[in-house]
Amino acid sequence: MRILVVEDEPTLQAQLVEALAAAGYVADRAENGIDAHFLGDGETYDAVLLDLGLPRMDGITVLKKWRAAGRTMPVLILTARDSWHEKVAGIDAGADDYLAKPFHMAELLARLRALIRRAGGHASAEIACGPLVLDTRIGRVLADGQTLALTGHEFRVLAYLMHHQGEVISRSDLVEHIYAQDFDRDSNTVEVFIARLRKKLPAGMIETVRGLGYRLAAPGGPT
Amino acid sequence: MRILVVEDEPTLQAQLVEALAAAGYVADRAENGIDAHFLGDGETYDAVLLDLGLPRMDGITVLKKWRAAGRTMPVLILTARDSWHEKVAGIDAGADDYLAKPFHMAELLARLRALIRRAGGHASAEIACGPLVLDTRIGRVLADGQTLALTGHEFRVLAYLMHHQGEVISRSDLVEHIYAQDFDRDSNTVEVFIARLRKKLPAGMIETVRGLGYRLAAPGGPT
DNA sequence: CGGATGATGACGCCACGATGACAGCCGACG
DNA sequence: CGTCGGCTGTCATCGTGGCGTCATCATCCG
Repeated sequence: MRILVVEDEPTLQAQLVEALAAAGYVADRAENGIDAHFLGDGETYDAVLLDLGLPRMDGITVLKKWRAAGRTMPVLILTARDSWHEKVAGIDAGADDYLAKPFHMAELLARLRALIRRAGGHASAEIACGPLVLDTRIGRVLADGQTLALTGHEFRVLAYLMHHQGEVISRSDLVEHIYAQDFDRDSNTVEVFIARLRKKLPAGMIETVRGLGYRLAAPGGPT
Repeated sequence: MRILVVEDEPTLQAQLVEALAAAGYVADRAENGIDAHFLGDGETYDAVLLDLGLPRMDGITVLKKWRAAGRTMPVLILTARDSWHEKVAGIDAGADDYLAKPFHMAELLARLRALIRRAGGHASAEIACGPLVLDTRIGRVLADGQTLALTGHEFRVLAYLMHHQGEVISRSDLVEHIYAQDFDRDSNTVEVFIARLRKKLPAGMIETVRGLGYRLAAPGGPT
């Protein structure tokens, strides 16, 4: 999962990015409204953390522009305590959730998980697929009750597939959701990670759809 | 564990810091409300001892400001005997416990242990993790019933890990909770102490999570 | 049968972490 | 007041895991 963090205060930004990394996400950063708008418009994110008080372009404006351009990724707004009018404005502008500063990192992560989960149409914090269970709260995948020992990128690939199980996911989709901003797309890294995952997973879970991409499904399960 | 001591009377402050050091804690000091507020807001403490009668800013005010800013560390208020109204005000302001002067150092330490324990969600004064048992009352760690001969810093590292067993603890977390205020963070001391601890502990208890930190867990324990 | 697409084993780089050695500091003790 | 020994922080070195690349092999389809 790839997150855009829009926050002009460097300390908080660093804390956010670190916490996201610890939770298994990849994060891009923006320090001002212009950059934020550009990234959110051009790149692909699974969610956005958006501070409202930004240099160069206000957060609300950025959000409105994204929505007007048809961008639908979940947006979680961060702002100062007690500014309920900002909350109203944010929700009017198309925010999906709202968190007042100061907040606990754990709460932010919980809300973020909920947003991403809902965007994928999942109700529970645990996403299952055949023998696999992804526990989004602790960032682990269990296969038949056993924790899988996955590296960071392996986990991200698998988590993305599990969030979109049954769908065919193209290589470029995976690259966009797994790597931060600047990454050389001309390589076969995705194939390599799929291969590494297959070795660690029960056989037959990752299906190849020739010419299109991959699909995760329980063997013998829903097509 | 790192404690903030807010006390303007020099003799008592020195006694407190000394007693804390003997119990295995590291302490920062503040002599007035302004400094206290600044430290408690910017640094990371596992608990605060807060005298109420302070120069420059009243203790209650300091506490209220911390709470309003989202700081949740346990605070133990110290004040003169029989001023029950201060006790009420302190608890309203978000204090976790209250101790009237004069007090016995042993009682203060006991209450402090209880606060820190509860903040970590532990019920008992003894915290176990596999073959290890941390007795917070006497500041010792037993491995299979044998007392481990640990130096001050080794003990602090291990105690912090035991209080947060199962969680991944980053290097910066450890530094913040083990060293007093001013410490050069650009060094590999943490790695060194982890290595020294590993030599004294049963094998496999401290797990390295690459890029994130360390995790303490009983081998073969909770997945 | 041949071309294209994907799979996979092997390799090597790089950064992070582990660890042994050492030297400064400080307190204990004579 | 001097010496000794135990803690600690620093450094240099070594080991290793993660990851991207490549070459080769398998497979599918026209």
